[in-house]
Amino acid sequence: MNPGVKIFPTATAARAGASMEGEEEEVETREEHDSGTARLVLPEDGYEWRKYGQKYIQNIRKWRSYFRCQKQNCMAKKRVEWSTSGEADDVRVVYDGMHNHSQGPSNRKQYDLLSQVLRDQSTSSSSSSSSFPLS
DNA sequence: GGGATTTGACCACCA
DNA sequence: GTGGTGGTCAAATCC
Ligand SMILES: [Zn+2]
Repeated sequence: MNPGVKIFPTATAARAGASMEGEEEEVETREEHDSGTARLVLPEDGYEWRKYGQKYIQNIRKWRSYFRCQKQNCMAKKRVEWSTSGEADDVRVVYDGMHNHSQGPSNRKQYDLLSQVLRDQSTSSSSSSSSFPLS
């Protein structure tokens, strides 16, 4: 899909396969343990998403993760934004596109989320905002 | 082996 | 015409 050239910087290098940790800032969904600090509630809509990218947006100074629906006929995309400074857990979830398949089982969590979204759209209160612009 | 996830790089669009 | 951002893909890695 990528015509042109295929540069390969990491061709014969990087291997060792040992020690790769140190400082990783992954989107830990779920509360870690009883620590009273890790409270990142990833909005689980009940669908399966496959992460295909993660980048830092300078515009808002926040990290953005890109997810795509796993269904073939489904062109739905999910975009998750979160900040890493301090402890302000501001998780913003933006859904793009629509699903071609029915939403398996019912999810009461989504209802709760929808309620919140409808309640306040952009308030500074650790929450998730969802938006579905075009079809 | 398959599937999922990660990181980096390239590309397209806009100022 | 160049620079920059945002967005996507591709390869590699891990389970
Ligand atoms: Zn879907």
